[in-house]
Amino acid sequence: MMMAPNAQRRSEKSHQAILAAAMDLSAERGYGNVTVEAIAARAGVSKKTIYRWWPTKGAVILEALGELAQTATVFPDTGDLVADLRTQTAAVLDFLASPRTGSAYLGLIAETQHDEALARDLVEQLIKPRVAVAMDRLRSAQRQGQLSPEADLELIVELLYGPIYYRRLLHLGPHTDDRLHALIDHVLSQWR
Amino acid sequence: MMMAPNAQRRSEKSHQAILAAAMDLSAERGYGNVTVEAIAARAGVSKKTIYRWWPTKGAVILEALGELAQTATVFPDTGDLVADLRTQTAAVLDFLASPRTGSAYLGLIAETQHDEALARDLVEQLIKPRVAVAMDRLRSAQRQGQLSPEADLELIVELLYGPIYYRRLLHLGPHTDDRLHALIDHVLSQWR
Amino acid sequence: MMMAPNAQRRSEKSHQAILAAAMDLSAERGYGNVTVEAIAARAGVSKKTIYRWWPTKGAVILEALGELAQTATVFPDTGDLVADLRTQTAAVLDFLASPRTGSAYLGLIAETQHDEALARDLVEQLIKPRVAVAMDRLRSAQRQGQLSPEADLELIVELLYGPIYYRRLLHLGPHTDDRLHALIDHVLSQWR
Amino acid sequence: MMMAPNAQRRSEKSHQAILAAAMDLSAERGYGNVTVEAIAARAGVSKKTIYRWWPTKGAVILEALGELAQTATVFPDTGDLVADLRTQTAAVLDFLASPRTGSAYLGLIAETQHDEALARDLVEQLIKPRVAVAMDRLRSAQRQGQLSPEADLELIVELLYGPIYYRRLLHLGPHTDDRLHALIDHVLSQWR
DNA sequence: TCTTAATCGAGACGGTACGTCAGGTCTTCAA
DNA sequence: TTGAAGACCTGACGTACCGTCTCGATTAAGA
Repeated sequence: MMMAPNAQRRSEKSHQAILAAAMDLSAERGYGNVTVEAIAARAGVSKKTIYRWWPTKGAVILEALGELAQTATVFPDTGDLVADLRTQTAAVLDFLASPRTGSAYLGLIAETQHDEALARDLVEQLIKPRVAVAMDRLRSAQRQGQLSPEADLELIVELLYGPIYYRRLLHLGPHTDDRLHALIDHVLSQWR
Repeated sequence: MMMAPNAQRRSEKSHQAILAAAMDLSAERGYGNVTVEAIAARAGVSKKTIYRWWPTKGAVILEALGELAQTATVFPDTGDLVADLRTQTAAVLDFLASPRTGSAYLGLIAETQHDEALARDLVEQLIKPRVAVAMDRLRSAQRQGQLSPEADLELIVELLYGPIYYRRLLHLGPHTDDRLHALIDHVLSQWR
Repeated sequence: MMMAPNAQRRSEKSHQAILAAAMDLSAERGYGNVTVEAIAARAGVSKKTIYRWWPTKGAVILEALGELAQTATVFPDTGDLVADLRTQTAAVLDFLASPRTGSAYLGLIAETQHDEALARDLVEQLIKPRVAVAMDRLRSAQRQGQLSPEADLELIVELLYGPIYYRRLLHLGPHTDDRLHALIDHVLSQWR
Repeated sequence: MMMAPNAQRRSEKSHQAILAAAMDLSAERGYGNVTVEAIAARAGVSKKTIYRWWPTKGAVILEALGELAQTATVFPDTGDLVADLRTQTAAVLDFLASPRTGSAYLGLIAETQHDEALARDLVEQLIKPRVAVAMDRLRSAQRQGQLSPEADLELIVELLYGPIYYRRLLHLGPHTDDRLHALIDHVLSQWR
């Protein structure tokens, strides 16, 4: 069996240092004020090493966020749909509100507005997997009879997450727990 | 009574040329690739003249968008709430999808994620007035009995516009008319 | 009469600061270790300002050297050709040996070996004028009968300066006064 | 008695490929635009292999030139000093004018202006041996009575080669045969 | 003939400097 | 007093090479 003839492999130490530096800087000064130059300096790495593995600073942040998002926004399945939705939307809210992840994530979304390649990667790597998980949970609820078989699952997802992003992006302040519960109740009302 | 005889006041010609150039460039290359330098060149104006009247390129775009948004997203009041919501949300969708306004608007929102002053201006000048108009229309529908007095108007606004922004920002494609109608129906269902 | 409509003019202060910084750095670390970046930093000037007015660091050094060379290697005319040649060749020797000018000049000549444009400028601005002055002095000596009318003036110039450059470039050590005088005597011997 | 285990394992194939690549690239793009990176790529060799055997690219070129110079500028001894000088100086002229060797040699001399170690090697390996050969030939001419015993041989060497280098370095064009003959005649005139 | 250690290709790495671009400030001159 | 022109300092961009450094893979002794 053929192996790549190989040579020196990617330095895992540098790799992690870069992701950490990117998130740190993003938390400190906000995504828009992060530069590749600063990430390199903070990570003790040369700019070339960053450009060797990522095309733009956005791609670095995307990878760093990917790791964090996975653990930060797991979708529980306790059997109680409403409770699980409350847990999960609250986690999303925290993720968006946290100075560490929120600024980076929003900045990243901003960047995708004028970087098609980054947009594609964001959707494929971050958005779609998470939407799929949510759809799975809703489908499971349908099977358990907590949700009508006619429920428009896609619409439910939009109705749940749309308002959360909306308030955050337009600087309207995050939902309180009460508002979040009201939101969930209303969205599910028709199909419970 | 004497007026100061001298004093060329602000040149309205330059003012308009700058706003037009800003929107043109934004349409052509996307908000993120627009520079004050390019706006100045396109408008036949010196950079100084731009910086004299606006603090950042975002502020220029904000003013330019303000004019367009006002005319592009009027909220009709025909007496039929559902029809009016369909008209208006479709207009918002168009505004967000149009290459001329959508890219500029999204880019602007992006910029506000790391520019507090701009965020404030965006909210005060663009968002709040439009939200207020929507609330007014809903209140009027309440008075006419098309909407229950217990309806949570703020929640309705979030549920209507949140998903529209959400799909646009996360590159999930715009709503079709059908989906839009389904969205409106679902949002109003409880309180009709 | 039309003047250029103009705008802010070139800053003479920056201009001189750049030339001085270039010569200082060249003296300190040798031509080859001078960078545009360092010149800019030393002169308290942006790189852009250097690139606005000169194409390469070589061009900066050339201009700086031009000023110095003019005053450092004047060709006297006391009426005594041999005495004048001794004075002038000694001055050239000093110019080539001085840490301030020699390193820069030699480095510049080096650079012209792979920069045609710079080579042209060097020849036109530095070499030819100085050769012309030497030829003038020799012609004047011919008129005064100190040199035969058949003397090959061009050859004399080559024979005088060639060896001086040769020893310097090939690191063979500078001429002593005695060797310099022997050189001059031999070169003139045939046509005195 | 122990011998150093050493084991001469240097790859002669790589060695020659590097020297050839260095000269080729120097001919193609000029010494100053040659990089170790490019030599390695052209020679199909890793950079490490070059740095293992030479300290700088100048050292590579020096070795490559050394081989060529030896064969290209032999000093004949036909018994006729003037004829031999004409032959040899013409060969030197060709060596300096050839795109293959001239650019590399001049670039190398240039480099020695800010690399002392390289300067030492250049003088020891290239210059001095060749000067010694010339001195030998002149001494032989003295013994045969073609040159006065008082002749200043060192001065003669400087006077012959100085002008050739001088014209080449300062981009004044090479000597024609006539000028070269005139140069030789004049240099020898006093001591024939 | 089989180790075994130097050398090889490949190329990642931390760096320095490159030459360019845009930002935002400042100066000059014309209207 | 504005405005157009554009020079200026700043700082980041993305690239090219530098010289150092691991990696297996190759190879030519000497045991």
